[in-house]
Amino acid sequence: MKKVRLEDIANKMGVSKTLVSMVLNGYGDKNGIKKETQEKVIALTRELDYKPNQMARSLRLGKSNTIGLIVADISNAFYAKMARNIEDECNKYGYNLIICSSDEKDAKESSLIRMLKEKQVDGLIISSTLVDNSEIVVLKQENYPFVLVDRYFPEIPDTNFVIIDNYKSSYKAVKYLIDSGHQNIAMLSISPSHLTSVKDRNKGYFDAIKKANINTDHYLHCLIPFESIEQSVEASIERLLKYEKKITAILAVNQNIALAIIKALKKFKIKIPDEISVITFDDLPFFELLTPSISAISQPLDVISFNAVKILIDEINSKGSSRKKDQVVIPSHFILRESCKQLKTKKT
Amino acid sequence: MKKVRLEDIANKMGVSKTLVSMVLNGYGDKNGIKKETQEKVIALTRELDYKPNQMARSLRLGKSNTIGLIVADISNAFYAKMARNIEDECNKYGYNLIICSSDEKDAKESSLIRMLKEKQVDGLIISSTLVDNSEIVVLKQENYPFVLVDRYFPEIPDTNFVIIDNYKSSYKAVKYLIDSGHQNIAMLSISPSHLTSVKDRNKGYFDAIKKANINTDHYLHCLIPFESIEQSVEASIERLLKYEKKITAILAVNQNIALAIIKALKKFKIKIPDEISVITFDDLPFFELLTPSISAISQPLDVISFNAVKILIDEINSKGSSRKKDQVVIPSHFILRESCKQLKTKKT
DNA sequence: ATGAAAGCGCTAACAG
DNA sequence: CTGTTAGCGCTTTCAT
Repeated sequence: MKKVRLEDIANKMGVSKTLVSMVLNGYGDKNGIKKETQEKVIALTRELDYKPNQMARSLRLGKSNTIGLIVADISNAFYAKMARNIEDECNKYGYNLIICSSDEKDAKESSLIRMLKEKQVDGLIISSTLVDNSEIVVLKQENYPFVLVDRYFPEIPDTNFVIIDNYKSSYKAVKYLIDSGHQNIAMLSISPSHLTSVKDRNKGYFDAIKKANINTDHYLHCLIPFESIEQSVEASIERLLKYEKKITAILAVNQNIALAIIKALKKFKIKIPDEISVITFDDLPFFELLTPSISAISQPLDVISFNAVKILIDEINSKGSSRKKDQVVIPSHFILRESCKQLKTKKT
Repeated sequence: MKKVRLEDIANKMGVSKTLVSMVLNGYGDKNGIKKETQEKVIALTRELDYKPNQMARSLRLGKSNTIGLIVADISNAFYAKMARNIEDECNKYGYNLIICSSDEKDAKESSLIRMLKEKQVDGLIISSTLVDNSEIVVLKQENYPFVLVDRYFPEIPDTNFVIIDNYKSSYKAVKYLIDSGHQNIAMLSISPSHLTSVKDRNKGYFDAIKKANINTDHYLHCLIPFESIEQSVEASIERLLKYEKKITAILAVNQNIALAIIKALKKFKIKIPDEISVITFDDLPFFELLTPSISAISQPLDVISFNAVKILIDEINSKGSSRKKDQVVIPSHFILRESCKQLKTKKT
């Protein structure tokens, strides 16, 4: 069964490709093509099950109606959920999505950006892991439509991004713990931590404990290498348990760290929240199912996705006319669950 | 900054596009082009940061080096993990991946298949939800490269598929419960259940309890509508708790059902495994973290993905020469955890 | 009311 | 050793 082309339809009807193309693209009336002819074209199209070659179409139009999404790892629940939301948003605008995982690797991300450009995607949504931001700078110079999500580059002005307020979210969570009477609060963060999301979360933590005049020992702030989360978290927890003062609360910088923390505490038979309270960034459906359920700082992924796609499409449509960039900061949502213990009545 | 094309390189060097094309595709030596010229081409290519337009290339070659993946929902942990594995496998062969979610909807899946064909993907990996399999039949007739994963169509002979042995996995899990002394074992399955994976799992359950001559009351086999898992599972659990005999074990047909079961049991304050033992299809990292941890029938997603991609690429490469189809059934892995209670010593 | 022809950027047969 | 030319399937200007 051969692929049917525009030309096949035209030949079979004894008309030109032009006519068929016009009709199929809805320009039939505009060009004054007889209703009758139009109907015949449509009918034949159905009959032969004609499928336009979008590749040829895109080449001609200089537009692929495809956008590229780069995240650290699509199998990560956070990004999977985000990707799904972005997929749906894109579809609404008639765009398709190519999703790629960078594994938090600079080189891989760069080559993905390159690959996606070669595939002629109309725009890019990137949760960038880049230390070396030159790739992004180039995108900007080329006026290539893109929007950053989750993480951004403060040193590159005038770029679109959509993020949550990491600093404030972190600060507020720690503040909550302090108000609950916790004095020795640890944070398990991630390394390398050039990512703005991580840096801002760290800063929120430090500022909150400094402001409250409680223990600010850097011993309490652990950096977990990205490549060995499970083992490193376990080691850190072990270290924290030996600390001179009793640590009563931990903030996890993301869900992967949280998972490892829960696992380690289970292993060391430390009870949450009786001995240690836990709060994590990113909410997962199952944090609610754990016993005890885990308090979380939830990112409204639907809102993030909605904005990211909207901005990108806008950028694509105004290509050339150097549009004013959008920088959206979305508030997160603190969900208090059973994993937080009140050491004293919360002050009002 | 204009996009640089093959022609720009050629003009700037005073040679033809052909020559440049040959060199860049590694046919320089074959066509006896001077080393010197070749080097100059490469150098200029770098200098101008030339990025080949893959769209044009694909159109010309009739090959996009892209494959399409259709799953029910990419935000579902099972499919997210699978997609990631498939992505990696594809990359190894130099292919890119377009991932789409069908939401278990016939119409959406059909239109996704159509869309991906229009985009000229070289092949398709589908976890199909179709009741009406005609779309697949057409693919087969057209000799379009595709492989089914997770679910297949027994009524369509000679198609590639990669699945786990659902029947045996289900049978064995239930058998384990029976051997542990359970007499009233419920199963929460999903509806509509035309999917082979679900049908086979159901059959394994029924055959196991029939064979053991224990309670085979169909009341114990609940069908949960796909659209309202959480509420329906809760209702089913409530119903099961009122059953004349005491139900001591539940098999969940997939992870979503399992999550809902755990949530419902938590709500009704039923202790796992003291009052009810639980086993689920599909393993999630966090099943291990729950207290108690949940026994699971784990699908080796890496093996599934590896096979699916390998077969598909093979199919693509032997296009035309109607290749013998692969039908791979992979054994699953039963992981016993704390959620299963021994009511009596297991017989040997 | 409809068609001819050019061209999007690339590759490959064929010519020199 | 290198260039000319045709063409992948589509859209669009310009004719008629």
